[in-house]
Amino acid sequence: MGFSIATWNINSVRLRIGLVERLLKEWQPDVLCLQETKCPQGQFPSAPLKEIGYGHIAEFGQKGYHGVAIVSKRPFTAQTSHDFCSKGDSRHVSVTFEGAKPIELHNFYIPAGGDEPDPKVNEKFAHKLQFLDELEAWSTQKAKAKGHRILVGDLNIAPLVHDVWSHKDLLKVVSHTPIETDAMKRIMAAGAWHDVMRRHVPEDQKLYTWWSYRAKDWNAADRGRRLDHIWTDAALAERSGGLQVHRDARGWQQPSDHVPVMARFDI
DNA sequence: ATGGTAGGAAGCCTA
Repeated sequence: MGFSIATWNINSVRLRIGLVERLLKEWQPDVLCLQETKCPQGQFPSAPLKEIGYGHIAEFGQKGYHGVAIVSKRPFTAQTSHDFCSKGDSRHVSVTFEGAKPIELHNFYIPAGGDEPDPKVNEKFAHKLQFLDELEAWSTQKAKAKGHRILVGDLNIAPLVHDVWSHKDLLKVVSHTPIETDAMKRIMAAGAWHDVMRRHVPEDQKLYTWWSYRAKDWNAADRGRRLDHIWTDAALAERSGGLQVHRDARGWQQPSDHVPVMARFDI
């Protein structure tokens, strides 16, 4: 049986619900995970998505900032959220797809971390590092669990040399500093997660999911970063049959600065 | 080296 999952930082789901519909019609993923919905809990625009076959929606939003949601053709159970850093932020939501082999799905929006990569002077960067520490401990526990698991989302870190347009120029830029990329390496070393995107695109090839709004011509400059990720347990990673990064979506009318990413699995 | 754009909320914060 096929199972496809997409992830997209939508940067306001109410403003861009038309783009969400367009993506769902075009790609028909079984599941779409959204981040930065910027939509208070209870105000998620579910109706147009239910009309096109996505009848199961887990929303976890708050006013103004952050916000995550899972939009699915398939039913799920056990919606939960873990409050990393105990701030009450809407940055994680999880559901389980039941079946012969249940699949636990986690959708994350990790703090961006501000501009200054120094936790002593920038509390937003300190928050990001604490979030990563807690994610490492949580992942260590996950690694002991049996069964399939998937983690997707805007992790706001581009870990590898070719996950950014210039490794040298971005070493001091939040999202690609050694302190962050080392933290992500520790999370991966916990053993729960495998990088599905890089199973399909070799590490010596550029791979981006985000281009700044501030560029004059994002496509010509092509100064992108891979901030969005799809991770799974080892067995599911072995069964991943395809990857798509929807670069064209960055050029849609009134776009998000992130593009959708989708992986397919044979389960 | 700097400032550039975008969204939400409400007259500034975050990305």
